[in-house]
Amino acid sequence: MPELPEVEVTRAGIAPKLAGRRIVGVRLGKPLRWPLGVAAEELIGQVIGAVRRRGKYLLVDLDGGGVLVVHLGMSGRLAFYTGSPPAGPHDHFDLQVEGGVLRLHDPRRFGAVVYGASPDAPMVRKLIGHLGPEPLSGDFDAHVFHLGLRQRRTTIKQALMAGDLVVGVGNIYASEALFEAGIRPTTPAHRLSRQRAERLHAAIRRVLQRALDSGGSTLRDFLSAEGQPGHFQQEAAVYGRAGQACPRCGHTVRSVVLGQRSTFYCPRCQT
DNA sequence: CTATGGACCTGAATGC
DNA sequence: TGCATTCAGGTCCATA
Repeated sequence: MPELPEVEVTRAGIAPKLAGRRIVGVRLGKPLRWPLGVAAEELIGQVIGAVRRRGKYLLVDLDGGGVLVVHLGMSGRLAFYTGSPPAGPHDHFDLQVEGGVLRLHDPRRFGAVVYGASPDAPMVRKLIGHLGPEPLSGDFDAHVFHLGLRQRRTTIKQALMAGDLVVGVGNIYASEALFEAGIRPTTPAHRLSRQRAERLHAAIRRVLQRALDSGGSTLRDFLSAEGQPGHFQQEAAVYGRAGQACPRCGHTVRSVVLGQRSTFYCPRCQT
């Protein structure tokens, strides 16, 4: 479900509901990927500040100087509810504030909520310290990106998803960005010319921005914090479309497995 | 240090 | 209908 656009849509949805609110309770369901790392009582009474995003991680600042690092994994969904609706079997974390609750719903439990006593606590650094530049910020530089790709002895698609040359590009948008740039996903990363790296750099930004503008991908079950589905899926050119016609040239879209992830491309448009 | 495969977990879709 | 198999948005970690 969540790649960068979905996480950002979620962030924008919950931030205004949480800012300035005092934490009055915490409820833990089944274990997530990592333990919270702090006793729930330590959070109670703290006031929430900004809700930020780094790659696919959300960072909830607390007035005690700590931070809650939230990741949605594959199936996670965060939403703010007014009142205190009953928790379902897949609701594994509640952050209760005055008047409502921020709830993590995550059937597969690959997601996590981890507390760091400071923004550079060891666990926080482990999770986000190695991340590359934000694709939609000025930190994402085409030249640096190209230099990074040249060091990589793997496919361009896997290099994109590794998270240290650029963050936020997951399995869907990797295929989509490579399609838009006309680059075959199996191309060795270090073989990309400067021109093609620039095209890819621009395509990544366009694809993510477009998805963001559309409210996030709607693949399967994405819902924003307000419960609104995104509508990017209708615009997916190749992802999940093996055997169908390429929207650009009509050739049959193919799929291949790279790094154990399904990858889609048009063999005519992408070289 | 780099690249690869396994691991984590549940539900939906597909196939016999 | 019932049961087994495959696949799904992520990413850390052990292993070569």
